[in-house]
Amino acid sequence: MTTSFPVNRALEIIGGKWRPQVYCTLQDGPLRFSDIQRAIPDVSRKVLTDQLRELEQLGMVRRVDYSTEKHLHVEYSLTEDALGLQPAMNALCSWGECHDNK
Amino acid sequence: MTTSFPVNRALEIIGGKWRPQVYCTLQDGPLRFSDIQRAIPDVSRKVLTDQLRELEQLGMVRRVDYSTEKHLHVEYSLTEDALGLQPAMNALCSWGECHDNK
DNA sequence: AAAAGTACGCACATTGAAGTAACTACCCGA
DNA sequence: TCGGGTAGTTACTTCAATGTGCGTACTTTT
Repeated sequence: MTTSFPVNRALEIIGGKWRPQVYCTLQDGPLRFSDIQRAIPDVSRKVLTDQLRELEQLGMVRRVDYSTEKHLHVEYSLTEDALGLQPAMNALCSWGECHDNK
Repeated sequence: MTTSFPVNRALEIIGGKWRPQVYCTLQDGPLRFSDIQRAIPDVSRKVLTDQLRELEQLGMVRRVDYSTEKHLHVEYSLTEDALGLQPAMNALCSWGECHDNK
């Protein structure tokens, strides 16, 4: 269905309104759901969970549940596959920084 | 409105369903409208013109009209700003190629 | 004379991503 | 017991992106 442009596979991951932020936020290491929310204040819980689930499905995000009987505790991190996108992300970022004007 | 993630500026350009294809198609040099259509068969005329207009507004695409009294002739090409995205695009492409599986 | 190519514009319909608001269920500290 | 923290789910709505189908105007080819 999607044409054979390989770039589309990458844009499935970092495309969309919130995924780049989610990606950047998780680049620094595993975080809890509420930490991600604090880092991206404008995203709603529902949309954030949706995005995390989809990224998990795509094999880009790992969800680990450390909950005990006492406490809820879930951590999200990027997979190795996802970390492979870092050079591309950095290239996009530096382009964006160079085009700060306007 | 959009947060200060510089990556978002780049994704404004190459985000969306058709923009990466348009970008890749124009990377090889200026093309006519109908050439772009042939390169991206599934895009409708309307959507393609919309995308080209928007990319022009964003300063990423240059539209040059070579029409004479006799012939319609319009060519589209990437601007220098847009060509600055090539390293990022290549990084995205090579990631996509490595993740061919599935 | 008719078909097909070039490059669109316009009105409308559809779809999917995102947003809103409420609810669950458990725990902790004051 | 009241407010706040953890991590969600469910139902519904909205809106921007995309798609469909038509018309325009002018050309060359058959």
